[in-house]
Amino acid sequence: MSDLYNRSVPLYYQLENILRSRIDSGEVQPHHRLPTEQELSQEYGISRATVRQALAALVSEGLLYRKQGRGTFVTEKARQTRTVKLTGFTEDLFFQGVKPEIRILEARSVSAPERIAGHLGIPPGIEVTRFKRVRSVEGTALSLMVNHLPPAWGQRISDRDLTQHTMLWVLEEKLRIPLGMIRQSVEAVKADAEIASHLKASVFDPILYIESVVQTVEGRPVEVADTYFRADRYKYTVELIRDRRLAKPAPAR
Amino acid sequence: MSDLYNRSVPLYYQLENILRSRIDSGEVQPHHRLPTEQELSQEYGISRATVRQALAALVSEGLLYRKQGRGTFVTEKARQTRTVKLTGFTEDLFFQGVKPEIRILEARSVSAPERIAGHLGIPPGIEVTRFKRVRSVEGTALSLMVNHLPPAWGQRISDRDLTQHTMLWVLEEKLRIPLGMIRQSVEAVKADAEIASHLKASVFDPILYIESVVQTVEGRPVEVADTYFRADRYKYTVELIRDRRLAKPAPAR
DNA sequence: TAGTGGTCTAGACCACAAT
DNA sequence: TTGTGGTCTAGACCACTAT
Repeated sequence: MSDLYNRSVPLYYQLENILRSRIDSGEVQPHHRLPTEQELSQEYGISRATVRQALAALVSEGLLYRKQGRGTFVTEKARQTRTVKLTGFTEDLFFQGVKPEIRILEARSVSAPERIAGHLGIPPGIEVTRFKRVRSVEGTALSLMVNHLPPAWGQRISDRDLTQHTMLWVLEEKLRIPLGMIRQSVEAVKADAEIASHLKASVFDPILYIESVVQTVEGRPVEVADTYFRADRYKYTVELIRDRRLAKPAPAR
Repeated sequence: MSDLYNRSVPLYYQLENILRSRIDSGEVQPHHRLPTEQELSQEYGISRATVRQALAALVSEGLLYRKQGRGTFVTEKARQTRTVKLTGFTEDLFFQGVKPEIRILEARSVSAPERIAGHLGIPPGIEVTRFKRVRSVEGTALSLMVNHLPPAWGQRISDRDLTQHTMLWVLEEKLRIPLGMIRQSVEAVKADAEIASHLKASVFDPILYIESVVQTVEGRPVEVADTYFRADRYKYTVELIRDRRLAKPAPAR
């Protein structure tokens, strides 16, 4: 019927986007059945394997679920808030319609503390580049960010980069580093004097502390980011999607 | 060469496990190249499409990365700590070799507070089942857990279930509910009197608070879990894996 | 029994990287 | 030029669900 034409974009990806927008627009409601694989295959003039590739991506995003013998359905969640995944923290805010202002407190070379060196896979004491920034929204301080990265990369980053963009944007788009996994650990801590002063909080106020280790696709550490959030103005959210894989080999329950 | 035989388990899944164990055992080191798709296809007597399905799963797990024209490689991360994904929080601890003791403080029906009702998609004031538990490790209180779920399910859960298993285990294995997405939000809060007394902490001590909304594959809310961790004894970790998808349609930068 | 998704095959051509 | 992964096709058979 309505074939996919743009051959510079993979067919499965075009279909993904079509189905995504059908879902976003509400044309297909939660719990409603999608056309079958065969129908989609015929409607768009592509093979069933290609249809399956598109559907698999949407399932792993949590937009669709499938039942063998029944069909493919839209998740209830599909129309709710869509969380952003693995983008800069700042994007979370952008998506809420606020524009954070970023002020740079420090950008210099320091000798790597043990924890940083450990994460970066370098000997302690080696020089690394450290950035300290404060992010504010509507004039109120929200978070203190401390980034450590190897000087080879750190020296190629300008102050302007870091007031205009997130560190993740700079790493990917300016330095062209293909990023892979980010490991984050989240803790509740008490504000110390430095954090309290930067965030205009009181000492001993609860602070949400996030340590992020950013890696390349190859798994090589690129950066360690320590972020301190005022607990009253930020919460960290994640969506975890279950791996619905059958056929476990040896159930060690 | 060495064919895959067990036809009750999908071929791609068997290959996944073989490759996983090759990586775990250190037989294939980080950054080393894996056999090509064609070689794997011949070695195990399966088609290239099936090989690709297995490799794709390992890539999405962060164990492998692929470069067009170069090959498939093992991630550095592959040999590091493997984080558990989307299991009960208790599993995190089990994997660290500790056995938590769980004590039930309360298991009864209450009228749903607004926040809970909102998450569960029911009118406020409706009866829901509430469980309160304290989890301790080696005699020291670690966390306070408060679970709310619709009575239809809550009443089928015994005290014994909840001292022996995680709530997620009970939902999946006992109640046989296929779980899909879990949305968690993490905050730093101050301990109030109740939390402080249960966790043997001081009022105003920092507490890591996690609100989890558990859903079925269909996206229907099943449970809201509020967990309060002593900040000095727990941190929350996640691994986010970048969607390495090219061919963005309209870059709205 | 008919219809759905789940698995699998044996090809083909392309884009990219190394030589 | 060769070899790699990326995309795509046109089938086949199976497992599960509904009727």
